[in-house]
Amino acid sequence: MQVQRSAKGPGRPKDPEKRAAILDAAKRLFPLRGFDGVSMDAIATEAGVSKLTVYSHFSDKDTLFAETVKAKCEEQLPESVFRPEPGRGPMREQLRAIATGFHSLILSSESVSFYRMMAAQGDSNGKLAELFYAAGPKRILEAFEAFLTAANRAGSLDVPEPRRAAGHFFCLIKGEAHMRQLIGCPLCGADCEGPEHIESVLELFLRAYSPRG
Amino acid sequence: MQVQRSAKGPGRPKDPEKRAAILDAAKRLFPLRGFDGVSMDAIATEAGVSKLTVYSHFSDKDTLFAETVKAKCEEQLPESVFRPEPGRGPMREQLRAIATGFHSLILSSESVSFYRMMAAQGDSNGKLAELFYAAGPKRILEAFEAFLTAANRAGSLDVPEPRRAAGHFFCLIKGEAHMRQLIGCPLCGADCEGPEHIESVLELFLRAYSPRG
DNA sequence: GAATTAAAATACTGACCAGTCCAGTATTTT
DNA sequence: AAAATACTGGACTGGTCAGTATTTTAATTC
Repeated sequence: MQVQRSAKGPGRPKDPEKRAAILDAAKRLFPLRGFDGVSMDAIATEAGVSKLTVYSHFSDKDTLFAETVKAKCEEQLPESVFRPEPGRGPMREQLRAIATGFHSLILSSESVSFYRMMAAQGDSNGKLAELFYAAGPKRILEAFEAFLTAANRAGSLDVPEPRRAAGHFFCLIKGEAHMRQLIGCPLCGADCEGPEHIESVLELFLRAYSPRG
Repeated sequence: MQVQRSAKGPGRPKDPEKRAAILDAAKRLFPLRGFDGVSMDAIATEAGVSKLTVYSHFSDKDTLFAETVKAKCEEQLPESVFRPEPGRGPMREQLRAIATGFHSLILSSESVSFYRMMAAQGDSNGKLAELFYAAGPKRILEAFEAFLTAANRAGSLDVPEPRRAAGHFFCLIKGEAHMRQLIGCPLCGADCEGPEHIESVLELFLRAYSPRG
């Protein structure tokens, strides 16, 4: 139980680069094959490190998995997906920019793999799931909620419940495509997804939330 | 390779009840713990059958899994979720009935477990995923599309693209809750889900697709 | 009754894996 | 220099699991 070794003390200090390499390997492998699909040996090999070193940095597999999820969550979202600045250009343009950004983010193979991994773990880790939700979806939602609130105040939209409307918007953008990717069902082509989908969502959203006049 | 033994022939015939018992056990266990989380021994025990009997009915684990998914898909949807009969009562009422039915269906623990299992298998089984999609979501979507088309013709709604609108509707009803359940993130309570959510979706949907007058 | 096949019970094979142990080497502090 | 710790490589333990083999018993057809 070396509680805190990083500070000081006799003997050779743990190499933080090794830790990073292990975490990197785990971040690569876990989403790819899931918790059960990745052995500690595989992670050690991928990290270019002996298995015992893995165990010296992370007490067991569950801990490593939890740390991996945490790390992934922390590095998530460069914060720059969009900024709540209503007033720049017409509302439809702004919403389109947000929508396309979110759409490509959520359908990226990296994101899909991660969601898949979390789903596979399922109910066994409520804490981790909450952490992920707070670091990912929740942050985006809150940012967009702020955007909607501002737009509402500016009179460019009529959104009585911004939080709810934000949820609706992102659910619409995700559409069927996200779930299909999750379960490995090939998309039906450009028909049900892509630009037309986004345009359709924008139309729906604006019809519902444009100021009545 | 007993291609077709059911017909006739010497020897003791396979007991179809055993097969059913095995399939039942698999239908219970696979969604609960996922493909990797269930051993063939566990299925045999749950079915009250020896492991070899399992192998005599299903050549290997993948086959059993595939048959399980198929069976689950076939018994899905009592077809009675809703009927496309616009004209009975106000549109909002009809939509509410459809929405609440779908909402409780999609958030049932059984449905969530099944989705989770499919997601966990991920990309390894495109065929199965397609099967599931065709048997589940697609059927509901098409039924609702028919409903919308009829409503559109009757003038009670203005829906230029019924298929797309149907997709939007169900995505909205699913909302964030479904994904949260999938990854095991506890819901935030009656706030973000439940009746208010449905009412909000109805409001949004009707605002967008009510005939402009 | 004889041949044939299903099913049970049990044991086995081969592989994989989490986690540990060990012997030797490298690196750091005292 | 000595003590302490990290790291490596490999071997090992204890366990699980998919799939196979054997033997025995039961059901069904000819």
